[in-house]
Amino acid sequence: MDDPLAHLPGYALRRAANAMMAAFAARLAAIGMRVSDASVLMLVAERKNVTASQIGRVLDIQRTNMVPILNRMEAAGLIDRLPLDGKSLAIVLTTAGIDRLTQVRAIAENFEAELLDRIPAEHRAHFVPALHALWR
Amino acid sequence: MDDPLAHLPGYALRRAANAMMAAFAARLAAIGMRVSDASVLMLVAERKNVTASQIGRVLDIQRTNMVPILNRMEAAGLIDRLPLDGKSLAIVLTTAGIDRLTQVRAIAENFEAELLDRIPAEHRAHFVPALHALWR
DNA sequence: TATTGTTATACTCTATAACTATA
DNA sequence: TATAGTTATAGAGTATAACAATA
Repeated sequence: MDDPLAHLPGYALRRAANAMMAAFAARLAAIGMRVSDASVLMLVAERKNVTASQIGRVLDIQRTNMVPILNRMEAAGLIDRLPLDGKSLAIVLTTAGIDRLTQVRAIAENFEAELLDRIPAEHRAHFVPALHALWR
Repeated sequence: MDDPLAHLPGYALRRAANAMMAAFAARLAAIGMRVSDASVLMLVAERKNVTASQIGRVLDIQRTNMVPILNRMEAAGLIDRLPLDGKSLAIVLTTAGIDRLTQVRAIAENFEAELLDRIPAEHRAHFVPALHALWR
């Protein structure tokens, strides 16, 4: 049965995002990672001495929900929590974290390239600018 | 802090979809509706004697997860479940369901128009085609 | 006084397994 | 034999409230 809601931009946005997320999650699951783990890993790699609260503000994850993510990554030996002062902790990658980052980047770059490739050429350059207009 | 992942199409897709969904859910909450309720309501209006399984296949909701949605809508007096044969049930709108549909459509049409309006004119016509390429 | 990290908790959405009855 | 509807349950993401300690 065809979908009578498919023409609605918001509905199509949700369906496309859900399909994309499921596919990306499946690829990350192959190396035991979740999407949130991967985004934290990539962000920490780009920001020296970033705190959990700062990560949460950038990725739109409440700091209370950062705790289980960082606990899981610390338990996996991917990150350390180092005191910056008496209150804040710097999240830094361990050697294992840097190795894992290499894997995550390979998966992500591959995935993003394939995603863009699926968009017909005449629409491709308009995609990210349109999304940014809705979000940033 | 600026977001070093913002340039990634998949990441931007997720962030835009999340922002859009939160805004749409907030508007529907004003009339006591959830996003899934609203999409079911609009689909049922377009398809005569549709079953729960068919709704699930179109909207990508497993039939097991259709049960609480339809229970909630039935308890709210928005739908009836009428036997089609000994096995299947037709989901049909009640009078209250038709009234609620009018409200939902007003909210949805307003929301979708505002969403499109936020996209710069030169990107607008490319948006839904690009999303369809990723999903359908 | 605002912020950081944390615990506890609840709600929504989604996923799997299993069962009954009917096409 | 495949499908419809359902129950029970578990996982994952997300939300609020509250607290101690520090800037």
